[in-house]
Amino acid sequence: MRETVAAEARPYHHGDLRRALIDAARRLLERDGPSALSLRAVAREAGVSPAAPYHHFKDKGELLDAVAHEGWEMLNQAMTSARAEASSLGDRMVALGVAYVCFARDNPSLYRVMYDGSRDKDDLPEHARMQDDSAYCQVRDTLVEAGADPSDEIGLELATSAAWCAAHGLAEMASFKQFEHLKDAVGGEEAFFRGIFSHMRVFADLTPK
Amino acid sequence: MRETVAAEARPYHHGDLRRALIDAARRLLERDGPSALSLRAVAREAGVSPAAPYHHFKDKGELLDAVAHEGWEMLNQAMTSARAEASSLGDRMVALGVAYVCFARDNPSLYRVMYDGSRDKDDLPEHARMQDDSAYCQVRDTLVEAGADPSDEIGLELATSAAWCAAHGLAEMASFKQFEHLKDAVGGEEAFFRGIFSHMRVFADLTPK
DNA sequence: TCTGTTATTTGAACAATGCTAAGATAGCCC
DNA sequence: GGGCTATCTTAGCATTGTTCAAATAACAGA
Repeated sequence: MRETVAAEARPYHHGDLRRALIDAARRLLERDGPSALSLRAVAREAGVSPAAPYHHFKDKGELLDAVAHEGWEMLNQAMTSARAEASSLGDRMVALGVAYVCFARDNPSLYRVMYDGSRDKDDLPEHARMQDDSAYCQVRDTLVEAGADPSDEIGLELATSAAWCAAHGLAEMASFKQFEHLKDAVGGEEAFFRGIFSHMRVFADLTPK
Repeated sequence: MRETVAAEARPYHHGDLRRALIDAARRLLERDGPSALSLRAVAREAGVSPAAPYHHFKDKGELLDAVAHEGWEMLNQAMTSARAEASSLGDRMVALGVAYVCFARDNPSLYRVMYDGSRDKDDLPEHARMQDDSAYCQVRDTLVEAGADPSDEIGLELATSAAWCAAHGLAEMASFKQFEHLKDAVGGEEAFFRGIFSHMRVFADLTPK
C-alpha cells in the first residue's frame, strides 16, 4: 500500500482526523446549534478521546477558525453564483445582498461561528476580504461594473464597506421574531430583504451625494 | 428603622444583592470583557457565595438579561440626547446613527451582551422596540419629522428597520482592524461613520424609489 | 526483518464552570 | 417571644478546556 495520496501527508492512525473533526463540528453545529459545540462533544462525535484534537489544533479556537474558514469559502461561492446568475446588471448588487442574507439564514450557526471568532480578535480572516473571489472583492467589482469610479479607491472601499455593513446588519436582524409580520406584509422573506436594501443607496445607484 | 424605601421590597441580608450583582457584572464586563463574565466571577466580585445569585435570578441567562436591559436603557438615552442636540433637522438621522455606533464603540462588551441574549431567543426585548423612548421609536419618529409618510405604516417600519440594520451592521464592523486605514483616510472615526451612512438612502432623503 | 524514531492517540488528572439540594441564618409578622 | 419565610452558605454533581505521561502505530534505515 502507501499509494501517493497527492503528497498530502495523510496522517497515521485515523486516516485524517483533522478533516473528521471539522466535519464532526459542522455536523454538531447544524444538529444542535453553536452552544452544543464543545471540544469534547466534537471528539465524541468523531469517535476519539477528548485529548485527541490537541494534536491537530492548538486549542478550541483554532478548530472553530477552521470551521469558520469553510464557512467563508461557502459564502464566497454563494456570492459567485449569485453574481453570475443575476439577470440584469442593475440587479446584481441587490442579488449579491440577497444571496448574503440567504446564506446567513440557511446557515445560522455557521454564520455565527464565522463572526464570533473574528470578534474576539477584532480581526477578520484574510479569506473574508483579500482573496480574489471573496465576498468583499465581488461586491467591490460589482460596484465598479455598475458605474463606480475605480480610481477613487477610498470612495470605492467606503461603498463596499457600506454594502457589507448593510448586509451583515440585515443578516443578523432578519432572524428576530419581531420582523415576521413585516415579512408577511411585504409578501415574503426575500421581498423583505429587497425592501430593506431599497433603502440603501449602495444597492441602487451610485451617483455620490 | 424600616423607613418606607419606596415600597421597593428591599431584600434582607445583603441590602440589595440583585442590584449589587448587576453592578458587579457590569464592572467585570468593562474590566475583563464578556468572556470573563461567569456567574461565579460575578458572585465573587459581589462578595457572596456562588449559589447566592440563584435566589435573585433563575439562571445565568436571567442575570445577563438584566444587564442587557440596562444596556438598552443607556442606548435609548444616548439616542434621546443625540436627537435633541442634532443641529439641523436634516442632520438628525445621521446624528442618531452616529450616536448608535458610538454607543457600541464605547460599550463594546455591553453591546455584545445586549444582542447575544436576544440572538439565543430569536427575540428582541420589548425595551428595544416598543417603548416610547426606544431607539426604534426615535428613529421612526425622526423619519416622520424628516418627511416620511406616517400613514404608510409598512413603508415606515421598513425604513426604520433599514436604518437599524445599517447602524447595527456598522456597529459590529467598525471594531475590526481592517477598517483602521479607511478611518484614517477619511479623517477620523466619526467621518468614517458618516461616510458609511452617506451610502444609505434612509440617512439622507426619503423620496422612495 | 529488526530497531529506533516520531507522529498520533489515550487515560488520568486539574481547575473552572453552571446548577442543585441540604442546611444555617437573619429578618419579618403575629 | 415563636414561627415563617426569604436569604445565604457549604457541599456536591456533571461538564468543560487543557495538560501530561504513557501507550500505540506508522515509517526509515540497517
